[in-house]
Amino acid sequence: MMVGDYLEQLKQKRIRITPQRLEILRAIQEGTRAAGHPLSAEEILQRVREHYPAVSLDTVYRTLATFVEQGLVSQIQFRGQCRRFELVRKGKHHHHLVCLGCGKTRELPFCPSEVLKQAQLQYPDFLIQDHTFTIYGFCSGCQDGWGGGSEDLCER
Amino acid sequence: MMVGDYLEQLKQKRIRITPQRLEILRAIQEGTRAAGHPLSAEEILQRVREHYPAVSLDTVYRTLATFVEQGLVSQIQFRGQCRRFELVRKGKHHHHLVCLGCGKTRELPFCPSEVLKQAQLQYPDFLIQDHTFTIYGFCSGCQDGWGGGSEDLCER
DNA sequence: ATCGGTGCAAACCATTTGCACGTTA
DNA sequence: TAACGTGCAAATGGTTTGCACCGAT
Repeated sequence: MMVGDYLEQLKQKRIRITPQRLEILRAIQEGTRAAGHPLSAEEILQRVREHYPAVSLDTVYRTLATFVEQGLVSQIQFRGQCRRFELVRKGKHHHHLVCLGCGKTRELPFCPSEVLKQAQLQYPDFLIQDHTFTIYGFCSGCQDGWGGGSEDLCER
Repeated sequence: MMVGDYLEQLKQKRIRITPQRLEILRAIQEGTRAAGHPLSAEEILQRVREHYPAVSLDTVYRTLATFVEQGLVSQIQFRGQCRRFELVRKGKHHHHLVCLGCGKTRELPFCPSEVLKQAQLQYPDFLIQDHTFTIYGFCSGCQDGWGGGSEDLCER
């Protein structure tokens, strides 16, 4: 689960390795942990710039697009917020529980597989590719009278 | 399930009734049927203008915001696309199956309630408010070599 | 050396907002 | 007539793109 693993994948997929891309991988990895939720492009940029100030937001977006395409990174969009990105860990497909107060997320390791089966039964001709499932609510810190303080999720 | 029902709700909720709002309700109702998927603000505008050309997109957005707030309309955002809106039918909570080819949707009348229960067990302190569930894939018409032809979902 | 990646600046597009005027209750 | 809703125009904000240069392979 280190950047090295992803580096390997890049090599295998003939994606050029640049310092920017390495920093972006690192930023997502470390940042996701620190922030408690998948990161926005802007958040990733901040973290990248701590080590490599000259990187531009365009590069972050372009790199993320590449990584998503290649399956290294997954993107999600909670409600009206901006997109957020996290590293794909092989075999660790998961969903999210999102706090509407502070924006932190928790991972749900289980899938609505029953419902997927039912859907397939009801629409047998439909070729299922993918699905999303997200639960919204308030974490313990955000339940009492605006206690949690809502952090701006697509920063500013 | 006529516009009249929603009109009643508007009255009860002390929301002013204007010709624009009536047209917007009608547009969503008729348009959703015709299009086969929830409508974008722009699509709603087109339909409203067929009967009432002077309406502006701002009004559509503002009205939708009000309707969503009041629970007459629900909004969803499939993947990166723009928001889409549909009328709320009381007691008819549902999810969607979205075709990645043509953008048409089908309703899934069942909920991933098992997973909701599991989530509550795993995070007992989390106050669940809401959830989303969406399945993506290809409908029968869109499975063979790009047969379906992808309609642009947030028009242009 | 070649092809792809990058920074910059400008474009894009869905959505929101300030303001003055018109309408509903 | 007092809110409230509306149209217009301009702003916003996340994201994308064209172009010329630069760096990885």
